[in-house]
Amino acid sequence: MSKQELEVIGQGAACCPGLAAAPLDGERATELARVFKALGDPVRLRLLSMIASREGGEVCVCEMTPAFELSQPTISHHLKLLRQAGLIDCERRGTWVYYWVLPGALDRLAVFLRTPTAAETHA
Amino acid sequence: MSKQELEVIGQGAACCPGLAAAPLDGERATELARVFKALGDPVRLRLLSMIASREGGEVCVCEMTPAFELSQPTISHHLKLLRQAGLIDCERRGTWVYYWVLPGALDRLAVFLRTPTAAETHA
DNA sequence: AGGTTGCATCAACGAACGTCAATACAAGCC
DNA sequence: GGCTTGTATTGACGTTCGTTGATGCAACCT
Repeated sequence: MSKQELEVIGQGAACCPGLAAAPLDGERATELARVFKALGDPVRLRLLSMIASREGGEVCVCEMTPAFELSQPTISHHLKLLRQAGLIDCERRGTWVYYWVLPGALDRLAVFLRTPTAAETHA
Repeated sequence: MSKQELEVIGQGAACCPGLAAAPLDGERATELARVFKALGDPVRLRLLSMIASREGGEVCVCEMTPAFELSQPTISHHLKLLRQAGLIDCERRGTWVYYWVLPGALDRLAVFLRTPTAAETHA
């Protein structure tokens, strides 16, 4: 149930050149675009925020579905896209399925977007 | 030529709660999704990176168009979307048009994505 | 076993997106 | 003025996306 993430954002600390460091090559741009595209929908952003802001870090699908005026398959579909983008993961526990934010995923994206400071530029 | 940006990301420092601070409301999610959607295309990511990484901060369209195997209208269209998302702006100088990254736009997005540290959580 | 509940997948639809050729506009040059 | 070059806009096309009802599967409960 949790085997198709992208692992796209890079896992180390110094591995991610950053948007403003050098022009992106096509391959890396394609990978990153897939992640940003997953964030490019209001429903998915709200789902992600709902999970990320939750005390404990986990949210049951049974809580997310009624929070939107959308059908249950639609919510399930959006959660799948977020998972394929490598942003969240899930686990079934008895009857219910719980989702959480993959640690580091959002922070790596943030680092990628951050414009280098003057100090870093001279490094 | 530069009047239709979104000004969506918020302009202050303490104004942006952040993804993980509290569940996003629908309105703010819609605004932010528009920005992330602009980043959700490989061509636009490369254009943005090309501009952001350029010494001097400005790039002429005449340099961007031949960098892709795409028609000139397509590049123009992508630049328009980035501009409407509030990420870049442009100015005509004689025959040529120059684009630059709007200062702070990317950093505000990065701040929005960053997961609060343990210290910040207790604040 | 049969029934019920929670969630995922399928198939189909309209809407939005990425792309291009054609065209329009703006500025420089003859 | 007309011609040429750089960029934006228009209109059209195929593809992808967001959504749904119907269906399938997994786990609990009698």
